[in-house]
This record gives sequence, C-alpha cells and structure tokens, in this order.
Amino acid sequence: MAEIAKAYEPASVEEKWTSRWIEGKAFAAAVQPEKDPHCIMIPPPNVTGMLHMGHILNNTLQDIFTRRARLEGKEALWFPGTDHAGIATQTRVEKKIRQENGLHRRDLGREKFVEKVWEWKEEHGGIILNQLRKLGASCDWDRTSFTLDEGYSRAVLHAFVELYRRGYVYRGLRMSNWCPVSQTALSNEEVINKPQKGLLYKMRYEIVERPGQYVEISTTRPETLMGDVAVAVHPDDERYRELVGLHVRRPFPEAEIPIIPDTAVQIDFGTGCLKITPAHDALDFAVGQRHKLPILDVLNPDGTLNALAGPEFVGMDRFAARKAAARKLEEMGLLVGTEDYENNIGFSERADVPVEPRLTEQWWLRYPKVAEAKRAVTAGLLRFHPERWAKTYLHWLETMERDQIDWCISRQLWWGHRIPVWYRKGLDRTKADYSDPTQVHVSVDGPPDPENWEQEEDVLDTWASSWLWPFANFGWPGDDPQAAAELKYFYPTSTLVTGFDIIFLWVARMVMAGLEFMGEAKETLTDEEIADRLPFRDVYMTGLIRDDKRRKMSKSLGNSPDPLDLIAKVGADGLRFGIVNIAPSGQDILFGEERVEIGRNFCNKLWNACRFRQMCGPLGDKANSSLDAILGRIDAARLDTYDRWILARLLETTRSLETAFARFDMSTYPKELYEFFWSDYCDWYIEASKAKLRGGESQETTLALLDLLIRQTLLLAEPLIPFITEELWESLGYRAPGHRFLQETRLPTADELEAALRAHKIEFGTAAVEEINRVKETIARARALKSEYNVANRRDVPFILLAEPAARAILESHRETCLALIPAESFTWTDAPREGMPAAVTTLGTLYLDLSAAIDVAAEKERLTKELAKLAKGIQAGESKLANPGFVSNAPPAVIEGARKQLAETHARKAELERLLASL
RNA sequence: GGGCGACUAGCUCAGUUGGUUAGAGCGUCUGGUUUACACCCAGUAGGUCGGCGGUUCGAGUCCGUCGUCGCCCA
Repeated sequence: MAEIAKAYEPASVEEKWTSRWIEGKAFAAAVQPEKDPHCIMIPPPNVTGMLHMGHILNNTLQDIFTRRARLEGKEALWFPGTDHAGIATQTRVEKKIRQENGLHRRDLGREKFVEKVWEWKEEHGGIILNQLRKLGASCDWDRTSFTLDEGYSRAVLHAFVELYRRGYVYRGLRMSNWCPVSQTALSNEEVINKPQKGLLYKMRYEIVERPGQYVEISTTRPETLMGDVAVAVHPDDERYRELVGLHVRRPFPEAEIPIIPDTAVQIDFGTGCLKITPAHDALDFAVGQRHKLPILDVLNPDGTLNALAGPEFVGMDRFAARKAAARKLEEMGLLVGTEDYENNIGFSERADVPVEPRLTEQWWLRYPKVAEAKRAVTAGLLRFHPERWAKTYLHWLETMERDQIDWCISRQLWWGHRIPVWYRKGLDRTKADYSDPTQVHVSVDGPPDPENWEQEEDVLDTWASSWLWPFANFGWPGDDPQAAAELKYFYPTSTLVTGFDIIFLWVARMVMAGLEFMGEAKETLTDEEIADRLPFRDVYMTGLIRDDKRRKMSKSLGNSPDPLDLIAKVGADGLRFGIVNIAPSGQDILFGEERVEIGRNFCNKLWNACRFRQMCGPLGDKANSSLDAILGRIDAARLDTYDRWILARLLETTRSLETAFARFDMSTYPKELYEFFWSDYCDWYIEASKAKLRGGESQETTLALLDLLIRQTLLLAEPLIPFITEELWESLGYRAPGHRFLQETRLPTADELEAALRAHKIEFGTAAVEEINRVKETIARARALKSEYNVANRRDVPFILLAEPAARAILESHRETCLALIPAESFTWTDAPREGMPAAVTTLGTLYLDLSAAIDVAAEKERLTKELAKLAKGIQAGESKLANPGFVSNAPPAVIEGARKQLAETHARKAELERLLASL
C-alpha cells in the first residue's frame, strides 16, 4: 500500500471515485423482491439551472438518505432528472436569439423556435446534473428523466385528458394573474406579494346630476381610470346613500358612469368611495358581474395602454401612464392630493415585475382529492419533518377548498406541453360548446382528421407536468411490464426532500396527483387507499440558505458563492459535512464560508487518523475484510478499560445515529460523528493507546480495535462524506472479496454490533465509561494545573497524589496513560496532605503539582477561592433541593440519588479545597 | 387581518415525555518543533436561557401575557 499524503487532498480522490462509480453503475437500482425498496425522486432542478447552495443542501440530504438506505440493506433508488421550466427556459432562449440575430420568437415561428430551445437544452441542459455528480450524488444516472421526454409528455397529456373527462378541467374567461414581461398567465402560487411604497391618489369625480358637486375617490392606480365603469359605495354608508343611482363623470375618456351600492366596499377605506374597473381588478370584476357592468380593458398584453384609454395614452407603459393620468387630473383640477401609501403588490416570480390582474380565457383545474390530501396528513399517513409544515400544508388546502380556488394551468408560451385540445376549424372559440365532440376534441393523440382541426396554442404550466413526477417516471400510464413492476415496487416513494417554498407549488399537488391517478378513478378514498396512492410517506423540509446578514442568496446581490469554488476549497465531502452541520432543523441557514471549514477539517482528521493507523502496523491480508475477521483478531483477555470505554461509545454513537435517522434529525448526524470520532476516538482513545501500539502483548488486539473503530466510523460516515470514506475503505483493506464499493457492505445495527461483540466475548459497558470519565477528569485537572503554573509543555513535572485506596487502585491501573496524557514525569503516593504545593481536587483524590520553584501564594489563593465560590453555589442549590420535602417525596429515586451523590462529591471537594487554602 | 416560527456565551446553533450545578463549533486570550493531523494539540475567559406572571417539589423545557425579529396566507 502506498504512503498516504499528510494532508487530505480531496480533488484527486473525488475525481477518481466519481468516474469509478459512474462507469461501474454503482447506483443502479432494480426490482429486488427479497429487499425492501427505498426510493427518492429528485426535485427536478430547472434545466436552465446552475447549482446553488440550496441544491447542495437539498441533494446532500437526499444522498444521505439514499446511501444510508443502501447500507441498511435496502434497494435504494435515487431518481434524477430535470424539468423544462417553461418560462425560464423560453425567456433564456428568447434573449439569446434577440442578442444574436435581433429576432423575436414570432419571427422564427413556433416550430423553429421550439427547435432552437431543444438545441439549447441539448447543449446546456446537462450542466446541473454534472455538477451534482461532483457533489457525489448517488443517483441512478441511466434513468435521468426530463419532463418533455416523449414518455413523460404522454403521461402529462394523459393526465390532462383524464382530468378533463372527470370534470376537473375547464376553460373559462376569468380574472387571472398576467405577467406583462413573459406575457402569459400565472397561477396564484407563482405570484409573490411584496409590500411596495407608492402613492394613494385622491381625486374627485363630478356628479352628473348635480353639477359642481363631487365625490372623492382614492386609488393607487389612476392609470386604470379609463377603464372605470362605475363608482361603488357601501349600501349602509349614510354619506352616500342618497347618491346611489346617480352618475359621475369619468374625466377621460369622458363618460357618465353610475354610482352603485355594493357591500364589497370598505366604508372606512379612504373616502368609502371605490372606482370600479372590472377588467383590471379581481374585486372590481366581481362587483361588475353582480351589477352586470361592461368590461373595459384598457391594457395591452405587454402592459402598455391601448386605444380604449384614449389617443394620448395609447402605447404608453402602465407606470408612465400612472404619472401622466395623475398630471392630467391635476390639470383638470380633479386631483385633490396624494399621500404616501404602502400596500402589497403581486410580482411575477420569474420576471419580477408587478403582475397585472387581467381578464383572459384560460384553462383551469379544480383540485382533485383535496379532502384525501388533508386526510393523509391528519391520519398520519404523510408526515412532514419538521412536523409544523403539516399546518402550512393543511392551511393551504383548506383555503383552496373553502374559497374554491382553482389552478390556472394554461400558459401563453411555446416551450412546454401543448394542451391536447383541438377546435374544429372555423369555430368561434369564445362560443365553443365543450360538450360537443364535433366542435372540441380532447385526446392524447389528437383527432383522426387533423386537417380539419386547430390545436389549442397554449401549453401547460410546468408544475402541471412535474406534479406527476413520482409516477410518470415509472412509465405511467403505459403498459410496459417492467416499468409497471418498478412502479409497483418503488411506489409510494420513501422520502421527498425539498424546500418549504414549493410546498404548495409542488408538494401538495404531487399528493393530489398521486391520490387521483394511482388507482382506478374514484370519488373518495379510504385510508388504506390513500396510503397506497400517496407519492411519498415522509417529506423533509429544508431551510432556505441565506448569507451571514440574513439576506436571501441571489444572483443580483452577488452574495451566493459558487458551490464548485467551495468544493475546490474544502472538497465535496467537506462541503457536504459543513452544510449539513450548519443547517438547523427546519430553520433558515445562515451561510458563511468559514462555517463549512469544519467539514474540511473533519475529513482531514479522519484522513490522518487512518494514516496513523497505517503507520502503526501492517493491515494484514484480508484481516479487515469483514467485521468477523476483525473481531477474530481481538484477544478479549487483553482488553483494558479504555478499550471497553471506546467500544461503549461506539455502540452509543451507532444507536444514537439510528434514532437520528428514524426521526429525520439530520443536524445531529455530523455532530455525533464529530464528537465520537474527534473528541473520543482521536483525542482520548488513540492518545491513550499509543503506548500499547508501540509493542507488547496487547499490540495486536489494539491494532484490531483501531481497525474495528475506523471501519464502523467509515460506515457511519459514508452517507455524509462518501468520497473520503470510499478511499479509506479501499486503502485500509475493508473491502470484502467480490465487492467493488463500500455501499455493498451492510451497516450492522447497534444491536447486531453488540451481539457480535458478545459472541467474541468482548466486554464493554457503563462501568468502563464511568471509570474513564473520572480518569479523564483527573488528567484534565492535572493539565490545567500545569497550564496555571506555566509548565503546560513540560513533561518532567512530578505529581503527588492523595487518594482513597479504591481511587488509588484505579489511578494505579492507568498510571502510564495518565503520565503520557498529562504529560507528567511521575506519580508519587502520599498518605498525608501536603503543604505549599499547587493542588487540584478530583473525584479520584487530590493532585499536587510538585514544583521545585516556590509557589505563587497569592495566585493560588485566588484560584482556589474562585473555585470555592463556584462550589458554594452548587452546594446551596443541592442542599435546598434535598431539604425540600416535596422534592424528596416526589422526585424519582434515581434523580434524588444523583443529587445526593453530587452534593456529597461537591462537599468533599469543597472541604479539600478549603484545607488547601488554609494550608497556604 | 389570519397563521407559523425564532429569541440560550461575541457569532452560529444543540439542549425531544420538566430532573444533576446549561453544552458545542467558530471567534477571544494563554501556551505549544508532544514524529497521525497547525485543516493540529493543551488550557482559559465568556450565559440573570428576551421581559413579566403562572403551574410544579423542581421550568431553558409546560401555560398565559408582553416585547423584538422573520416567514407564509389574505
């Protein structure tokens, strides 16, 4: 075996294993009836996307779950892919052709343009998945899916057609969210409300029937007044009651519009008088419907004003028109004033411009299986981690149900799944009878006589394809028997890992899609059916990554580090460890580069601990190739307390990680590993074992123990830091004959490991833990004493010890390790207290630091006094507790016993310290 | 307006049925050529657990209330 480098250098190791894994198809999964399935469907990143810190966290967690499942002996499938990201991708390519050829997509035509997008996709679409490979993602890459793949597309169209047949899909003229930049409708979930500072304009309209008398109206949007068709007041509003039925004069274009009563008006908002613009406001639209008012749309799709706004406004942008309209009102003496005003404005998620409420014909989906989607959570069939997200999920579903809010699924784009609806040529679509198959044809494959039909131009919302992700990727609804077998085996999938920001956009919708389609069409479902149809059983919600100033990471702020740069700095393993370590469960993550260095440091520590193992002695042929082989090398009779202590810690750690995984408590994972490996194994166990490793009768057994502890650590750590563990697994000879990768090994459970130790008569346990903790305390106090007297780095200092026989026996048995770890030159026993020496009191007795130089009495006094003060506080707490009859009669015996013991120890310490102080 | 969450050491966070005298990493300070590791080792300082009230023998933990901050939905 080659000498290994002094500092861990991740780059070459990661590159080597990435290609070995991929070439060896290490992560291919298939139906294995004898094994339990485990499946994670990747939340498909946008095909336009680049890896950002959110992806790092999210995909590291998915990889952890997947790799851990493999080690537990499950058949684990992590299914990769991307989505077509309708708006984002189309915008990207539109920009490209504009920059390169000065062309608009309409110049190319639909077919040519879509071809261009495919070309772009073929060239750039794989970037993000390649970046994931660098992170170590153990996806079954051969399955890589794309939402516009042929098979996937058929699933999307099939779902649409089915939902149409089942009465969930309809076309309707309704108020929708319009993005003037992308020029498409959006669903409510793609509109982000942001508080905006603006002006509230107060203007007055003259009452036609009473010249010279005006009503005052407040609005934030004077640019829409050209679309006003009425002024509304609350019917109970005394101020305006007598005006109802009269008319006001709309100043431009000049028109007489009625004053109408409607309870939707808020009496206390502004003047209590509301202008009604049905084409440009959802509330106004509703009022308009009730009062059968006309609809005056003064906006073009791109957000400029049209001819109906009047010649002086036509072609003007909506925001310019706002100012122009206000100016004109002022000129006409109709602007009463303005005041600063802040309100929530909906912004388009992708284009980040204010969305325009617009009346348009769109395709809508009434959500299916809402009741069952709620039931899944309330019945505990679908669990969120952290749990509280269930409330958010339920709340959203309840709102959808109560307010009958439907999903706008059509998009006025070219890049996407074109809606499988055909209209008879020459048909006036606004008057189409959708129940008449001679007018409207809805099917996956289209009409048999396409020459007589025109297909719907709109495409589907990208989410209306990705909501089928958990089963469309298994060939649904096709009849391929292998795909069907896989669907049956892997579905419902195990865990979904995603950000809470898409809980409505994606998570809730996937649940509903699964419930609707994963079984025969049914109105309602039983709990059993719900459980069978759910797309996943557990949803792990990650936090959002922010910068160290709590700002969201974004390209425009430039506060988002490139993950590949970070990988170059700390390694993929380092970054994985680091990001999981700093991610508090369910909270946002404050990211700072220095915060992930712990990951790099941990890898280096692991590396060096293994290097040390190599330097200690030969590994031997196949001596490490299985747990049994290693255990077989251990001579149980030669184990000492340190050995039994570290074995107990190994079992404890193994067990506590089992609990952490069962609870989806991922922030515990790196912390436990770190604590065990660094603080226990490296800082204490290795240091205490060095003498034994230099030679002597225990050498072989100790080497075997190192091998055992490293082996189990590698298995526990592999899901988190797969590259370095794979490398060390190979170089320390842990690989079993016939195996290619660490992932083929079974991770024994804590119970199994315990049984294996017992089978080899290897002892471990709490007695050893207690003893070692006391010895550790003694060593720590001796070191502190040395440090206090500035001899921290001297090895030649003698200690004198005063101890009870039992404690003396313990220390005697640890004499050599104590001397090595303090370090000290000698321990000498004394039966009587000494004077004039710095001393420390431990649970094993009193330590005197035997300095030839005179001690600094003042400093020593100060130190002891300070310590005594601390103890006094503890004694007071302990005594008042034990003096309390309520405590003694109510608290569990173990707690009382613990308190007594602690108090006694503190008393003893105090007495000894007081004696030391007095002797000075 | 409705809902969800956070507030613990200088910073970021643990602390899961209430039970020892509250922990970690980073940062601070002191010392270190201990041949695995300076991406390291040893030691040190640093907290009235946001305020107030309640339940309890016992509260960082449960309840109420107030404050500050953040997010989601209207």
